[in-house]
Amino acid sequence: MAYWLFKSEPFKWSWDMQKAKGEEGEQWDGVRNYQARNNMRAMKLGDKGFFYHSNEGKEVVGIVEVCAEAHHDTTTDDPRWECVDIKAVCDVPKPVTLADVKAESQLAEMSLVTSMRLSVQPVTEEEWKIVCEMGGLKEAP
DNA sequence: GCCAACGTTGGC
DNA sequence: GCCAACGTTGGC
Repeated sequence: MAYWLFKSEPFKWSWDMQKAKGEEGEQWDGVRNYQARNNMRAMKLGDKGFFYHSNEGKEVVGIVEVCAEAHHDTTTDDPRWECVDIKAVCDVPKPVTLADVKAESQLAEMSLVTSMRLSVQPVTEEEWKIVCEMGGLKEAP
């Protein structure tokens, strides 16, 4: 089981919109960055991820699960771009802000801090547990 | 709205 | 294959 972080500008695709999709999930399309795509290729069914709002909010607001492994991104004809499908699992009761992450010394190595602009990032198991705890989740999903 | 960081593109 | 120009992202 691996962990990830998905960034989205809430104006384009918000947590509420993701939740509205329910069990069906939605393809995480529009990624045009090789590193982010490679991360998605590495994802396995059932992997968990954080849903992060960039720009507006700048906080982790939800937990998602990979419900389809990497396949062609249907929003482009370019065969280079692939994406996974994700579905909402649960809210983060106390959204964890970027400032919170930066203030926590144990998270200094988190991609969110070190690779600010990467839109799909890997998260270590340790980071996963810490952020879940900070977010008010009793048990890390 | 500004600007720094960084990825991509294209000329050579 | 290098590197300058350019575009985009995202925090502030």
